[in-house]
Amino acid sequence: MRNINIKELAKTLNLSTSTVSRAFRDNSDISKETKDKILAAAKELNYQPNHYASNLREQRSKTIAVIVPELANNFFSQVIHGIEGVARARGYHILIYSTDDDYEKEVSFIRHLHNGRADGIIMSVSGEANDHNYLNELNQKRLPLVFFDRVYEDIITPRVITNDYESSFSAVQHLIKQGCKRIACLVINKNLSIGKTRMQGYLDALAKYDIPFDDRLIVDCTNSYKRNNVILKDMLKRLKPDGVFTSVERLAFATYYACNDLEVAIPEQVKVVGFSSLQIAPLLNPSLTTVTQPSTEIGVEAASLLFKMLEHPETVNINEKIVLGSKLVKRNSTALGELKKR
Amino acid sequence: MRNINIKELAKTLNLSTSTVSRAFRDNSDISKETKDKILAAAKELNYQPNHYASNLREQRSKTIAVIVPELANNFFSQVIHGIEGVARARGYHILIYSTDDDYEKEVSFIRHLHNGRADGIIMSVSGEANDHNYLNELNQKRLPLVFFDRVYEDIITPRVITNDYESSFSAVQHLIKQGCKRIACLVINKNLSIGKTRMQGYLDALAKYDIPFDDRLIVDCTNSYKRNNVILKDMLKRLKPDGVFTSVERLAFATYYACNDLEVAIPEQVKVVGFSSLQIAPLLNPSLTTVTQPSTEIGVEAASLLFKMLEHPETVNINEKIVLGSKLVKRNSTALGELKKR
DNA sequence: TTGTACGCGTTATCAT
DNA sequence: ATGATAACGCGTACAA
Repeated sequence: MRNINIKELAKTLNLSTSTVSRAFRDNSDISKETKDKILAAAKELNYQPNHYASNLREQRSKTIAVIVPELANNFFSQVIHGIEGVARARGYHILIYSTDDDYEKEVSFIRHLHNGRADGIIMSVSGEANDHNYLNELNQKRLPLVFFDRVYEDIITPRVITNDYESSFSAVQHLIKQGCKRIACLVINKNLSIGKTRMQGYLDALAKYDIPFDDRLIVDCTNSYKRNNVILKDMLKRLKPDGVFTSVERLAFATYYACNDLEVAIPEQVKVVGFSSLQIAPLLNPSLTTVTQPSTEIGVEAASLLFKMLEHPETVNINEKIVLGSKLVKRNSTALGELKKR
Repeated sequence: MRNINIKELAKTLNLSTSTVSRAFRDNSDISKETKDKILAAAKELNYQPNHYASNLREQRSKTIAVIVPELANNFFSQVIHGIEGVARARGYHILIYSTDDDYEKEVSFIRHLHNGRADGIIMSVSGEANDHNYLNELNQKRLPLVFFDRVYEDIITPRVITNDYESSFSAVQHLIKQGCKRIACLVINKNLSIGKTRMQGYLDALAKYDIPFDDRLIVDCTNSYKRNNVILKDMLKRLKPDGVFTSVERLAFATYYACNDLEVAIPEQVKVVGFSSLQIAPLLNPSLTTVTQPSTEIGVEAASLLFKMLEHPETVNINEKIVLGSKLVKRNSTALGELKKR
């Protein structure tokens, strides 16, 4: 049941625990000979230094926590993949937390991470928060934190985001150039910065082309597939948009389903463009025009930034903001007139 | 920088550390009055028992490790989501490891988890392993392990799988009933049990309908999109199958891309069915006929099984095998003749 | 009901 | 180069 510990290993070898311990640390004074002997015996007996004892002693866990709004989502799993690569290379472990966009959970996770379990946190915030000042407490205690993608504007900590404003602007501009005049903008949460930024790009693109703004065309959606389906079908019937811009992937899918239900043809009757990390967007019917974020790279950057904070805190500007570029990939969901053959 | 510890909190309250400690444990003798006082002060001062000290003391980590072949994959992220829910409810934390189908990494992860970092492991194995006897050592040391989906047949430990044989059988049978006579079977690794089982279903379905077996139609694919594209295009040209059965999701997508490249029409010229957890399979062009595994439920079952092993080891049969049912969902990629309108 | 004291397994300091 | 020992922060047996 119990693993062997350093004492037993030391006794077996007729050495002191300190010597054995040294064999596992890189910088210590120890003869190559004894070190080899110790490591061999350790392997033989399957000894590994107990992680909790080491951490207690060293006051750090070599573990980082990643908090995301949802797990079963291409974007977030790709980001996590990026984080994983960087962390693994440094021998760090990753704890995963999913908030399901629940603010209570977010607060609770953060609070509980302050017991030494993690050395730092990478987080994309939940959508519901109103008062996120609890994060400032966290900052005082200096548990390093990096935001990515969905951030709280009023919390000062490094962040990795994409050029959302420019991306939405050019996505909507693309719709306009394809002839759309009544463009709906679907968001999940108008109050979250990411919703606001993407919405602003939409508004400014309309303005630039002198397209009158109809605030009913800004549609606040939910995380429930069912409710979105009702909301969108209603919107499509009542407002008859000829273009739809979705600020998150899920809403593009919801739009497809709603259009199918109503037998509205994409792109002939409605053109659709959406933020999406779906790798098989070309295989959709019709293939989906996307704003594609560099998701894995976001993870890599966020993790690198966090490790910089952990290893050389003095070199990190607490206001650091890394902005990566998304790509607008034009496909058939925004094609002109007749449906082009793929 | 440092958090407050139990000693300081005790001093602040003019109490002993044991009394403070007791306030955080449920079963100990302590007056409600002092307990409340302590908890209030703890909240005030933001005290939390140090996780590593507790774990060192109690010899358990309240943490489970989840090892998967890849993260950016619908199936696995949905399973993790299922695990997460169960673990969270019990106050457990989750460490995530992605092997990228690399056997070395798998062994290394497992080995390193034996230092107390985790109380148990849930794993879907990598595809490359030949000698996985290293897991038996693990079993001797009794770190509880649950397999899901991709398992090693020769390692005795509880597992959660789906009825793969029946599913592939009926998927292939479906192709046959739709008129296919030359059905390709795409697998990633013939040696991995999951590949074998799914292949067996394929073979037996052919046999049942007296369809001659051509072993060139069993195609061993890779994890590289590019190489698969070459392999599949070559196969489509040379062998001219009229049906394709893919044992993993990625190969269904690869088949779509290859057919697009060659302008082979699905389903008119080739019908496609594949294992897939993609929630938007209906939106593909054409919509994809899938064998859909109950991914979240797999996670829930696997986690529940692991917790049973942790909490009541004596009640668990080490040979336990939970088999969940997948669903064959027929869509247009296997439709008859003319392409049906959706 | 509360306090004292020890040990969980390590690593760092100091001595040899 | 190696060994003895204290300390990391907590939980519990035992004493009061």
